[in-house]
Amino acid sequence: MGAPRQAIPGAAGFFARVYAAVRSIPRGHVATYGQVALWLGAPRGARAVGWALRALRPENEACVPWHRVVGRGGRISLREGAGPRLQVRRLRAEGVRFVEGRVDLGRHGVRA
DNA sequence: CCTATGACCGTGA
DNA sequence: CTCACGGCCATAG
Repeated sequence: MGAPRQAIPGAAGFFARVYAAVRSIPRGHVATYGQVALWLGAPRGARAVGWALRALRPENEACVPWHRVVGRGGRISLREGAGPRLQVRRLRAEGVRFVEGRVDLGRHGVRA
């Protein structure tokens, strides 16, 4: 395991493709990890997408709207630290509506 | 090439 | 509905 040495916006290969896909998510909208994986041509690579986002550092998180990526059903996948609350706060700031603690995908989910 | 880890997902109990 | 299991993928040693 272990965190990637350098996950940068200009990263090569998979990470870069994940970041590019996440940047394409419009403001006020969200996509699921599985959906992002699908865009990359890896229908089963949702977990790898999570890995790429986890690798984001404070320096580069600014150029990647990671908060627009949620788990299946609109659930927040972050579990520890200030992450979960920060993600919710940022989404609500973009006008994203939460229902029963989950993002209303019918209203804010990006369409395949 | 091996195993271990994780911001996942689908399925079945 | 929730929970546990197994499978997937990329990356680190």
